[in-house]
Amino acid sequence: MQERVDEKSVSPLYLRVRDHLAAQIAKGLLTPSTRLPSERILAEEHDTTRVTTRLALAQLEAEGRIYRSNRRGWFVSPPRLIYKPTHDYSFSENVTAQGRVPATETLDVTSTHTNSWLATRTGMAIGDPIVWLRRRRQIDGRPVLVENIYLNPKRLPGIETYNFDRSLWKLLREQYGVELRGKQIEMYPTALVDPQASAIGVTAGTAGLYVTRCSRDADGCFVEFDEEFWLHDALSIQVEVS
Amino acid sequence: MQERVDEKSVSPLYLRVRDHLAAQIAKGLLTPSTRLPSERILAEEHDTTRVTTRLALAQLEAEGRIYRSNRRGWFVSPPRLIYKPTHDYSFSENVTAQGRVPATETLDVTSTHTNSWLATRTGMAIGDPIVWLRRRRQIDGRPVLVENIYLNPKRLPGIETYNFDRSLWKLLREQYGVELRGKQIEMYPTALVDPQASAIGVTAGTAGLYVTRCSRDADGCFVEFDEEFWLHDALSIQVEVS
DNA sequence: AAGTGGTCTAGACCACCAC
DNA sequence: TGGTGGTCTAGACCACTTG
Repeated sequence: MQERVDEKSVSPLYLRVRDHLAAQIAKGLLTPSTRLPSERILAEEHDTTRVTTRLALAQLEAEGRIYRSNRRGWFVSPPRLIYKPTHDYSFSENVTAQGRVPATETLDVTSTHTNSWLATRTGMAIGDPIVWLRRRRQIDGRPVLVENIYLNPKRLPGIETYNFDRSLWKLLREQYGVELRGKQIEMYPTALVDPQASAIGVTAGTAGLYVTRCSRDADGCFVEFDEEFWLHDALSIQVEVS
Repeated sequence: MQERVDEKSVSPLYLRVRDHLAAQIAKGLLTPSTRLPSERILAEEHDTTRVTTRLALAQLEAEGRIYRSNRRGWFVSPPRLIYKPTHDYSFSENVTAQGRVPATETLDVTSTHTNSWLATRTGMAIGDPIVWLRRRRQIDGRPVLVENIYLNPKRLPGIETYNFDRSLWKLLREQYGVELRGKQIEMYPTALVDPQASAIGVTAGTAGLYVTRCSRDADGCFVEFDEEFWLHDALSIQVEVS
Protein backbone atom coordinates (compact mmCIF):
# COMPACT_ATOMS: atom_id res chain seq x y z
CA MET A 1 0.00 0.00 0.00
CA GLN A 2 1.53 3.25 -1.11
CA GLU A 3 1.31 6.15 1.23
CA ARG A 4 -0.66 9.09 -0.08
CA VAL A 5 1.71 12.02 0.28
CA ASP A 6 -0.04 13.98 -2.42
CA GLU A 7 -2.11 16.98 -1.63
CA LYS A 8 -4.93 17.83 -3.97
CA SER A 9 -2.89 20.65 -5.48
CA VAL A 10 0.28 18.73 -6.37
CA SER A 11 1.24 18.86 -10.03
CA PRO A 12 1.23 15.71 -12.09
CA LEU A 13 4.49 13.82 -11.84
CA TYR A 14 5.53 14.48 -15.43
CA LEU A 15 5.25 18.23 -14.87
CA ARG A 16 7.40 17.97 -11.77
CA VAL A 17 10.00 16.06 -13.78
CA ARG A 18 9.73 18.76 -16.46
CA ASP A 19 10.26 21.51 -13.90
CA HIS A 20 13.22 19.72 -12.36
CA LEU A 21 14.95 19.44 -15.72
CA ALA A 22 14.02 23.01 -16.66
CA ALA A 23 15.58 24.24 -13.42
CA GLN A 24 18.79 22.36 -14.20
CA ILE A 25 18.91 24.00 -17.62
CA ALA A 26 18.23 27.44 -16.14
CA LYS A 27 20.99 26.94 -13.58
CA GLY A 28 23.43 26.11 -16.35
CA LEU A 29 23.95 22.53 -15.16
CA LEU A 30 22.85 21.45 -18.60
CA THR A 31 24.06 23.48 -21.57
CA PRO A 32 23.43 23.32 -25.33
CA SER A 33 26.51 21.21 -25.87
CA THR A 34 25.68 18.52 -23.31
CA ARG A 35 23.47 15.47 -23.59
CA LEU A 36 20.77 14.83 -21.02
CA PRO A 37 20.93 11.62 -19.02
CA SER A 38 19.21 8.75 -20.80
CA GLU A 39 15.49 8.23 -20.41
CA ARG A 40 16.07 5.13 -18.30
CA ILE A 41 18.41 7.00 -15.96
CA LEU A 42 16.00 9.93 -15.66
CA ALA A 43 13.14 7.56 -14.95
CA GLU A 44 15.13 5.90 -12.18
CA GLU A 45 16.21 9.24 -10.72
CA HIS A 46 12.60 10.38 -10.45
CA ASP A 47 11.36 6.97 -9.35
CA THR A 48 9.02 6.56 -12.29
CA THR A 49 8.75 4.86 -15.68
CA ARG A 50 10.04 5.72 -19.12
CA VAL A 51 6.55 6.60 -20.34
CA THR A 52 6.12 9.34 -17.75
CA THR A 53 9.68 10.53 -18.28
CA ARG A 54 9.04 10.83 -21.99
CA LEU A 55 5.94 12.91 -21.26
CA ALA A 56 8.16 15.34 -19.36
CA LEU A 57 10.72 15.40 -22.15
CA ALA A 58 7.97 15.99 -24.73
CA GLN A 59 6.85 19.06 -22.76
CA LEU A 60 10.31 20.57 -22.83
CA GLU A 61 10.64 19.67 -26.50
CA ALA A 62 7.33 21.44 -27.25
CA GLU A 63 8.56 24.52 -25.43
CA GLY A 64 11.70 24.45 -27.57
CA ARG A 65 14.05 23.90 -24.63
CA ILE A 66 15.40 20.50 -25.65
CA TYR A 67 15.51 18.43 -28.81
CA ARG A 68 16.39 14.90 -29.77
CA SER A 69 19.00 13.78 -32.22
CA ASN A 70 18.05 10.54 -33.95
CA ARG A 71 18.60 7.78 -31.43
CA ARG A 72 21.55 9.51 -29.86
CA GLY A 73 19.75 11.20 -27.01
CA TRP A 74 18.26 14.48 -25.82
CA PHE A 75 20.12 17.79 -25.96
CA VAL A 76 19.53 21.30 -24.70
CA SER A 77 18.36 23.57 -27.52
CA PRO A 78 20.71 26.36 -28.59
CA PRO A 79 19.36 29.93 -28.81
CA ARG A 80 16.87 30.64 -31.58
CA LEU A 81 18.24 32.21 -34.75
CA ILE A 82 16.77 35.65 -35.36
CA TYR A 83 15.30 35.56 -38.83
CA LYS A 84 13.87 38.51 -40.76
CA PRO A 85 12.07 37.01 -43.73
CA THR A 86 11.19 40.40 -45.18
CA HIS A 87 14.86 41.21 -45.69
CA ASP A 88 17.01 40.35 -48.64
CA TYR A 89 19.41 38.33 -46.64
CA SER A 90 22.00 35.61 -46.77
CA PHE A 91 21.38 32.68 -44.43
CA SER A 92 25.12 32.20 -44.05
CA GLU A 93 25.80 35.82 -43.21
CA ASN A 94 22.88 35.96 -40.82
CA VAL A 95 24.01 32.84 -38.98
CA THR A 96 27.61 33.98 -38.89
CA ALA A 97 26.63 37.43 -37.60
CA GLN A 98 24.94 35.72 -34.66
CA GLY A 99 28.09 33.84 -33.75
CA ARG A 100 27.05 30.49 -35.19
CA VAL A 101 28.42 28.26 -37.92
CA PRO A 102 26.21 27.77 -41.00
CA ALA A 103 26.26 24.98 -43.58
CA THR A 104 24.22 24.40 -46.71
CA GLU A 105 23.79 21.18 -48.67
CA THR A 106 22.12 21.00 -52.05
CA LEU A 107 20.00 17.84 -52.10
CA ASP A 108 18.99 17.98 -55.74
CA VAL A 109 18.26 20.29 -58.67
CA THR A 110 15.55 19.38 -61.17
CA SER A 111 14.29 21.09 -64.31
CA THR A 112 10.56 20.47 -64.41
CA HIS A 113 7.23 22.15 -65.13
CA THR A 114 4.85 24.34 -63.15
CA ASN A 115 1.94 22.43 -61.63
CA SER A 116 -1.37 23.88 -60.51
CA TRP A 117 -0.31 24.29 -56.87
CA LEU A 118 2.71 26.34 -57.91
CA ALA A 119 0.84 28.24 -60.60
CA THR A 120 -1.67 29.71 -58.17
CA ARG A 121 1.14 30.87 -55.89
CA THR A 122 3.51 32.32 -58.47
CA GLY A 123 1.35 33.52 -61.34
CA MET A 124 3.21 31.21 -63.73
CA ALA A 125 1.10 29.18 -66.16
CA ILE A 126 0.68 25.45 -65.70
CA GLY A 127 3.33 23.70 -67.76
CA ASP A 128 5.80 26.61 -67.73
CA PRO A 129 9.36 25.44 -67.15
CA ILE A 130 10.62 25.80 -63.59
CA VAL A 131 13.83 24.86 -61.79
CA TRP A 132 13.26 23.04 -58.51
CA LEU A 133 16.03 23.15 -55.93
CA ARG A 134 16.06 21.27 -52.62
CA ARG A 135 18.50 22.30 -49.90
CA ARG A 136 19.21 21.45 -46.28
CA ARG A 137 20.71 24.06 -43.98
CA GLN A 138 22.49 23.61 -40.68
CA ILE A 139 23.47 25.72 -37.73
CA ASP A 140 26.44 24.52 -35.70
CA GLY A 141 26.16 21.12 -37.36
CA ARG A 142 22.48 20.66 -36.58
CA PRO A 143 20.11 20.52 -39.57
CA VAL A 144 17.42 23.13 -38.88
CA LEU A 145 15.51 23.40 -42.14
CA VAL A 146 14.92 21.95 -45.56
CA GLU A 147 13.64 24.06 -48.40
CA ASN A 148 12.12 23.74 -51.83
CA ILE A 149 13.04 26.64 -54.07
CA TYR A 150 11.31 27.15 -57.41
CA LEU A 151 13.19 29.43 -59.78
CA ASN A 152 11.91 31.08 -62.95
CA PRO A 153 14.34 30.10 -65.76
CA LYS A 154 12.81 32.71 -68.06
CA ARG A 155 14.07 35.42 -65.72
CA LEU A 156 17.18 33.43 -64.73
CA PRO A 157 18.51 31.67 -67.83
CA GLY A 158 21.11 29.00 -67.08
CA ILE A 159 20.33 29.11 -63.35
CA GLU A 160 20.37 25.29 -63.12
CA THR A 161 24.08 25.15 -63.93
CA TYR A 162 25.24 27.01 -60.80
CA ASN A 163 26.43 25.66 -57.49
CA PHE A 164 23.75 26.25 -54.86
CA ASP A 165 25.78 25.53 -51.74
CA ARG A 166 26.30 29.27 -51.34
CA SER A 167 24.04 32.29 -51.09
CA LEU A 168 21.27 32.25 -53.65
CA TRP A 169 20.58 35.89 -52.91
CA LYS A 170 24.10 36.89 -53.95
CA LEU A 171 23.89 34.72 -57.04
CA LEU A 172 20.70 36.42 -58.16
CA ARG A 173 22.09 39.86 -57.53
CA GLU A 174 25.56 39.39 -58.96
CA GLN A 175 24.83 37.16 -61.95
CA TYR A 176 21.36 38.36 -62.91
CA GLY A 177 21.13 41.85 -61.44
CA VAL A 178 17.95 40.95 -59.57
CA GLU A 179 16.72 43.26 -56.82
CA LEU A 180 13.94 41.40 -55.05
CA ARG A 181 10.70 43.30 -54.48
CA GLY A 182 7.10 42.57 -53.68
CA LYS A 183 7.50 39.63 -51.36
CA GLN A 184 4.50 37.72 -50.13
CA ILE A 185 5.22 35.70 -47.03
CA GLU A 186 3.00 33.16 -45.33
CA MET A 187 3.82 31.01 -42.34
CA TYR A 188 2.19 28.78 -39.79
CA PRO A 189 3.24 26.25 -37.16
CA THR A 190 2.74 22.62 -38.10
CA ALA A 191 4.39 19.24 -37.64
CA LEU A 192 7.14 18.07 -39.93
CA VAL A 193 6.02 14.95 -41.73
CA ASP A 194 7.56 12.55 -44.04
CA PRO A 195 9.81 13.70 -46.79
CA GLN A 196 10.90 16.73 -44.77
CA ALA A 197 11.15 15.04 -41.36
CA SER A 198 13.50 12.35 -42.63
CA ALA A 199 15.49 14.90 -44.64
CA ILE A 200 16.17 16.81 -41.44
CA GLY A 201 16.67 13.59 -39.52
CA VAL A 202 13.85 13.91 -37.00
CA THR A 203 10.90 11.67 -36.30
CA ALA A 204 7.60 12.38 -38.01
CA GLY A 205 5.42 14.72 -35.98
CA THR A 206 8.25 16.92 -34.73
CA ALA A 207 7.00 20.49 -34.34
CA GLY A 208 7.98 22.82 -37.15
CA LEU A 209 7.30 26.13 -38.81
CA TYR A 210 6.22 26.22 -42.42
CA VAL A 211 7.24 29.38 -44.30
CA THR A 212 6.61 30.32 -47.91
CA ARG A 213 7.98 33.36 -49.67
CA CYS A 214 7.20 34.54 -53.18
CA SER A 215 9.63 37.12 -54.57
CA ARG A 216 9.46 39.29 -57.68
CA ASP A 217 11.94 41.67 -59.24
CA ALA A 218 11.56 45.44 -59.56
CA ASP A 219 9.45 44.93 -62.71
CA GLY A 220 7.03 42.60 -60.93
CA CYS A 221 8.36 39.56 -62.77
CA PHE A 222 8.23 36.34 -60.75
CA VAL A 223 11.73 35.29 -59.69
CA GLU A 224 11.53 32.62 -57.01
CA PHE A 225 9.12 30.82 -54.72
CA ASP A 226 10.64 29.49 -51.52
CA GLU A 227 9.05 26.87 -49.26
CA GLU A 228 10.89 26.36 -45.97
CA PHE A 229 10.37 23.69 -43.30
CA TRP A 230 12.03 24.79 -40.06
CA LEU A 231 12.43 23.03 -36.75
CA HIS A 232 10.14 24.98 -34.45
CA ASP A 233 12.78 25.67 -31.81
CA ALA A 234 15.43 26.91 -34.22
CA LEU A 235 14.17 30.38 -35.05
CA SER A 236 12.50 33.54 -33.92
CA ILE A 237 10.85 35.65 -36.61
CA GLN A 238 11.19 39.43 -36.60
CA VAL A 239 9.31 41.84 -38.81
CA GLU A 240 9.49 45.60 -38.73
CA VAL A 241 7.00 47.96 -40.31
CA SER A 242 7.44 51.68 -40.58
CA MET B 1 1.69 -16.34 -30.10
CA GLN B 2 0.94 -13.51 -32.46
CA GLU B 3 1.50 -14.07 -36.13
CA ARG B 4 4.10 -11.80 -37.70
CA VAL B 5 2.30 -10.26 -40.66
CA ASP B 6 4.59 -7.26 -40.76
CA GLU B 7 7.08 -6.77 -43.50
CA LYS B 8 10.22 -4.83 -42.73
CA SER B 9 8.93 -1.77 -44.56
CA VAL B 10 5.53 -1.39 -42.86
CA SER B 11 4.99 1.90 -41.07
CA PRO B 12 4.67 1.96 -37.32
CA LEU B 13 1.15 1.22 -36.19
CA TYR B 14 0.55 4.69 -34.80
CA LEU B 15 1.37 6.25 -38.18
CA ARG B 16 -1.08 3.90 -39.88
CA VAL B 17 -3.76 4.92 -37.40
CA ARG B 18 -2.85 8.56 -38.10
CA ASP B 19 -3.14 8.04 -41.84
CA HIS B 20 -6.46 6.27 -41.47
CA LEU B 21 -7.93 9.14 -39.51
CA ALA B 22 -6.38 11.73 -41.84
CA ALA B 23 -7.99 9.98 -44.80
CA GLN B 24 -11.39 10.11 -43.09
CA ILE B 25 -10.95 13.84 -42.51
CA ALA B 26 -9.88 14.39 -46.11
CA LYS B 27 -12.89 12.45 -47.37
CA GLY B 28 -15.18 14.65 -45.32
CA LEU B 29 -16.36 11.81 -43.11
CA LEU B 30 -15.15 13.88 -40.18
CA THR B 31 -15.77 17.61 -40.28
CA PRO B 32 -14.85 20.52 -37.97
CA SER B 33 -18.18 20.27 -36.19
CA THR B 34 -17.99 16.57 -35.34
CA ARG B 35 -16.27 14.77 -32.51
CA LEU B 36 -13.93 11.90 -33.21
CA PRO B 37 -14.76 8.50 -31.70
CA SER B 38 -13.37 8.13 -28.20
CA GLU B 39 -9.82 6.94 -27.69
CA ARG B 40 -11.06 3.61 -26.38
CA ILE B 41 -13.25 3.06 -29.43
CA LEU B 42 -10.46 4.05 -31.81
CA ALA B 43 -8.07 1.72 -30.01
CA GLU B 44 -10.51 -1.15 -30.37
CA GLU B 45 -11.18 -0.37 -34.04
CA HIS B 46 -7.47 -0.54 -34.82
CA ASP B 47 -6.89 -3.50 -32.53
CA THR B 48 -4.41 -1.66 -30.34
CA THR B 49 -4.13 0.15 -27.02
CA ARG B 50 -4.96 3.67 -25.91
CA VAL B 51 -1.28 4.59 -25.64
CA THR B 52 -0.66 3.88 -29.32
CA THR B 53 -3.92 5.54 -30.31
CA ARG B 54 -2.93 8.65 -28.40
CA LEU B 55 0.39 8.70 -30.26
CA ALA B 56 -1.58 8.82 -33.51
CA LEU B 57 -3.86 11.57 -32.21
CA ALA B 58 -0.85 13.55 -31.02
CA GLN B 59 0.57 13.44 -34.55
CA LEU B 60 -2.60 14.87 -36.03
CA GLU B 61 -2.74 17.46 -33.28
CA ALA B 62 0.85 18.51 -34.02
CA GLU B 63 -0.03 18.90 -37.68
CA GLY B 64 -2.95 21.12 -36.68
CA ARG B 65 -5.60 18.77 -38.08
CA ILE B 66 -7.37 17.96 -34.82
CA TYR B 67 -7.55 19.46 -31.35
CA ARG B 68 -8.91 18.46 -27.97
CA SER B 69 -11.45 20.30 -25.93
CA ASN B 70 -10.96 19.89 -22.20
CA ARG B 71 -12.03 16.34 -21.39
CA ARG B 72 -14.80 16.38 -23.93
CA GLY B 73 -13.00 14.68 -26.79
CA TRP B 74 -11.12 15.26 -30.02
CA PHE B 75 -12.43 17.48 -32.81
CA VAL B 76 -11.39 18.27 -36.36
CA SER B 77 -9.65 21.64 -36.54
CA PRO B 78 -11.43 24.41 -38.42
CA PRO B 79 -9.51 26.35 -41.11
CA ARG B 80 -6.72 28.62 -39.94
CA LEU B 81 -7.54 32.30 -39.55
CA ILE B 82 -5.51 34.46 -41.91
CA TYR B 83 -3.78 37.03 -39.76
CA LYS B 84 -1.73 40.01 -40.95
CA PRO B 85 0.04 41.33 -37.87
CA THR B 86 1.58 44.24 -39.76
CA HIS B 87 -1.85 45.72 -40.45
CA ASP B 88 -3.84 48.01 -38.26
CA TYR B 89 -6.70 45.64 -37.93
CA SER B 90 -9.67 44.66 -35.88
CA PHE B 91 -9.74 41.03 -34.73
CA SER B 92 -13.52 41.05 -34.88
CA GLU B 93 -13.69 42.45 -38.39
CA ASN B 94 -11.01 40.10 -39.60
CA VAL B 95 -12.75 37.06 -38.16
CA THR B 96 -16.14 38.18 -39.46
CA ALA B 97 -14.74 38.86 -42.93
CA GLN B 98 -13.58 35.24 -43.05
CA GLY B 99 -17.06 33.97 -42.28
CA ARG B 100 -16.45 33.15 -38.65
CA VAL B 101 -17.91 34.38 -35.38
CA PRO B 102 -15.56 36.30 -33.05
CA ALA B 103 -15.84 36.89 -29.33
CA THR B 104 -13.66 38.84 -26.90
CA GLU B 105 -13.58 38.61 -23.12
CA THR B 106 -11.68 41.02 -20.92
CA LEU B 107 -10.12 38.98 -18.13
CA ASP B 108 -8.79 41.90 -16.10
CA VAL B 109 -7.44 45.44 -16.27
CA THR B 110 -4.71 46.56 -13.90
CA SER B 111 -2.93 49.87 -13.42
CA THR B 112 0.63 49.00 -12.52
CA HIS B 113 4.24 49.98 -13.22
CA THR B 114 6.76 49.16 -15.94
CA ASN B 115 9.17 46.41 -14.98
CA SER B 116 12.57 45.76 -16.52
CA TRP B 117 11.30 43.19 -19.00
CA LEU B 118 8.75 45.63 -20.35
CA ALA B 119 11.11 48.60 -20.22
CA THR B 120 13.61 46.99 -22.60
CA ARG B 121 10.84 46.21 -25.07
CA THR B 122 8.95 49.49 -25.01
CA GLY B 123 11.51 52.15 -24.18
CA MET B 124 9.53 53.16 -21.10
CA ALA B 125 11.47 53.70 -17.87
CA ILE B 126 11.25 51.20 -15.04
CA GLY B 127 8.53 52.36 -12.66
CA ASP B 128 6.57 54.33 -15.28
CA PRO B 129 2.83 53.79 -14.96
CA ILE B 130 1.36 51.26 -17.37
CA VAL B 131 -2.11 49.78 -17.89
CA TRP B 132 -2.12 46.00 -18.18
CA LEU B 133 -5.03 44.39 -19.98
CA ARG B 134 -5.64 40.64 -20.32
CA ARG B 135 -8.11 39.38 -22.89
CA ARG B 136 -9.26 36.06 -24.30
CA ARG B 137 -10.49 35.83 -27.86
CA GLN B 138 -12.60 33.16 -29.50
CA ILE B 139 -13.48 32.05 -32.99
CA ASP B 140 -16.76 30.19 -33.38
CA GLY B 141 -16.88 29.65 -29.65
CA ARG B 142 -13.39 28.17 -29.40
CA PRO B 143 -10.83 30.18 -27.41
CA VAL B 144 -7.83 30.61 -29.72
CA LEU B 145 -5.64 33.14 -27.93
CA VAL B 146 -5.00 35.04 -24.75
CA GLU B 147 -3.17 38.33 -24.78
CA ASN B 148 -1.43 40.72 -22.45
CA ILE B 149 -1.69 44.30 -23.64
CA TYR B 150 0.38 47.03 -22.04
CA LEU B 151 -0.91 50.55 -22.72
CA ASN B 152 0.88 53.84 -22.17
CA PRO B 153 -1.42 56.01 -19.99
CA LYS B 154 0.69 59.08 -20.69
CA ARG B 155 -0.30 58.85 -24.35
CA LEU B 156 -3.76 57.43 -23.55
CA PRO B 157 -5.09 59.24 -20.46
CA GLY B 158 -8.14 57.58 -18.93
CA ILE B 159 -7.67 54.44 -21.05
CA GLU B 160 -8.34 52.18 -18.07
CA THR B 161 -11.94 53.34 -17.81
CA TYR B 162 -13.05 51.99 -21.20
CA ASN B 163 -14.74 48.72 -22.05
CA PHE B 164 -12.22 46.45 -23.80
CA ASP B 165 -14.59 43.82 -25.15
CA ARG B 166 -14.54 45.63 -28.46
CA SER B 167 -11.87 46.72 -30.91
CA LEU B 168 -8.93 48.35 -29.18
CA TRP B 169 -7.72 49.63 -32.53
CA LYS B 170 -10.93 51.58 -33.07
CA LEU B 171 -10.82 52.91 -29.53
CA LEU B 172 -7.30 54.24 -30.01
CA ARG B 173 -8.16 55.85 -33.31
CA GLU B 174 -11.54 57.32 -32.41
CA GLN B 175 -10.93 58.43 -28.84
CA TYR B 176 -7.24 59.32 -28.98
CA GLY B 177 -6.59 59.98 -32.67
CA VAL B 178 -3.75 57.46 -32.69
CA GLU B 179 -2.40 56.25 -36.03
CA LEU B 180 -0.13 53.35 -35.27
CA ARG B 181 3.30 53.40 -36.89
CA GLY B 182 6.66 51.77 -36.44
CA LYS B 183 5.60 48.32 -35.37
CA GLN B 184 8.14 45.78 -34.23
CA ILE B 185 6.85 42.24 -34.39
CA GLU B 186 8.48 39.10 -33.07
CA MET B 187 7.08 35.59 -33.06
CA TYR B 188 8.13 32.01 -32.54
CA PRO B 189 6.48 28.64 -32.03
CA THR B 190 6.46 27.34 -28.48
CA ALA B 191 4.26 25.38 -26.10
CA LEU B 192 1.56 27.06 -24.08
CA VAL B 193 2.30 26.66 -20.40
CA ASP B 194 0.59 27.46 -17.26
CA PRO B 195 -1.17 30.71 -16.85
CA GLN B 196 -1.94 30.89 -20.57
CA ALA B 197 -2.74 27.22 -21.12
CA SER B 198 -5.37 27.15 -18.41
CA ALA B 199 -6.77 30.52 -19.52
CA ILE B 200 -7.39 29.04 -22.97
CA GLY B 201 -8.55 25.78 -21.44
CA VAL B 202 -5.95 23.43 -22.90
CA THR B 203 -3.46 21.15 -21.20
CA ALA B 204 0.04 22.42 -20.54
CA GLY B 205 2.37 21.69 -23.43
CA THR B 206 -0.16 22.33 -26.16
CA ALA B 207 1.61 23.76 -29.21
CA GLY B 208 1.26 27.50 -29.63
CA LEU B 209 2.59 30.56 -31.35
CA TYR B 210 3.97 33.42 -29.28
CA VAL B 211 3.62 36.85 -30.92
CA THR B 212 4.70 40.23 -29.59
CA ARG B 213 4.00 43.56 -31.21
CA CYS B 214 5.24 46.96 -30.13
CA SER B 215 3.38 49.92 -31.66
CA ARG B 216 4.16 53.62 -31.68
CA ASP B 217 2.24 56.59 -32.97
CA ALA B 218 3.23 58.86 -35.84
CA ASP B 219 5.51 60.82 -33.47
CA GLY B 220 7.36 57.70 -32.36
CA CYS B 221 5.71 57.77 -28.94
CA PHE B 222 5.16 54.32 -27.42
CA VAL B 223 1.44 53.45 -27.43
CA GLU B 224 1.00 49.74 -26.76
CA PHE B 225 2.88 46.49 -26.36
CA ASP B 226 0.91 43.38 -27.21
CA GLU B 227 1.86 39.85 -26.22
CA GLU B 228 -0.30 37.15 -27.81
CA PHE B 229 -0.43 33.42 -27.08
CA TRP B 230 -2.17 31.61 -29.95
CA LEU B 231 -3.12 28.00 -30.40
CA HIS B 232 -0.76 26.81 -33.11
CA ASP B 233 -3.46 25.44 -35.38
CA ALA B 234 -5.68 28.53 -35.25
CA LEU B 235 -3.82 30.90 -37.53
CA SER B 236 -1.76 31.45 -40.62
CA ILE B 237 0.42 34.55 -40.71
CA GLN B 238 0.69 36.67 -43.84
CA VAL B 239 3.10 39.51 -44.40
CA GLU B 240 3.53 41.53 -47.56
CA VAL B 241 6.50 43.73 -48.39
CA SER B 242 6.69 46.04 -51.34
C1' DA C 1 28.45 -5.37 -28.07
C1' DA C 2 26.25 -2.13 -25.37
C1' DG C 3 23.35 1.63 -24.94
C1' DT C 4 20.11 4.80 -26.88
C1' DG C 5 15.56 6.19 -28.22
C1' DG C 6 11.27 4.19 -30.90
C1' DT C 7 7.36 1.42 -30.54
C1' DC C 8 3.98 -1.27 -28.14
C1' DT C 9 1.20 -4.06 -24.63
C1' DA C 10 -2.55 -4.55 -21.06
C1' DG C 11 -3.94 -3.01 -17.81
C1' DA C 12 -5.18 0.83 -13.63
C1' DC C 13 -7.19 4.90 -11.16
C1' DC C 14 -8.40 9.82 -11.30
C1' DA C 15 -10.68 14.41 -12.59
C1' DC C 16 -13.94 16.42 -15.07
C1' DC C 17 -18.09 16.95 -18.01
C1' DA C 18 -22.60 15.96 -19.83
C1' DC C 19 -26.79 13.82 -18.92
C1' DT D 1 -23.83 8.36 -13.05
C1' DG D 2 -21.39 6.97 -16.99
C1' DG D 3 -18.17 8.23 -20.33
C1' DT D 4 -14.35 11.13 -21.61
C1' DG D 5 -9.57 12.27 -21.64
C1' DG D 6 -5.42 12.71 -18.12
C1' DT D 7 -2.04 10.28 -15.72
C1' DC D 8 0.65 6.31 -14.56
C1' DT D 9 2.66 1.46 -14.01
C1' DA D 10 5.97 -2.37 -15.26
C1' DG D 11 7.32 -4.43 -18.26
C1' DA D 12 8.81 -5.98 -23.66
C1' DC D 13 11.21 -6.11 -28.24
C1' DC D 14 13.15 -3.47 -32.14
C1' DA D 15 16.25 -0.23 -34.93
C1' DC D 16 19.89 2.41 -34.88
C1' DT D 17 24.27 4.67 -33.27
C1' DT D 18 28.44 4.64 -31.11
C1' DG D 19 32.59 2.63 -29.34
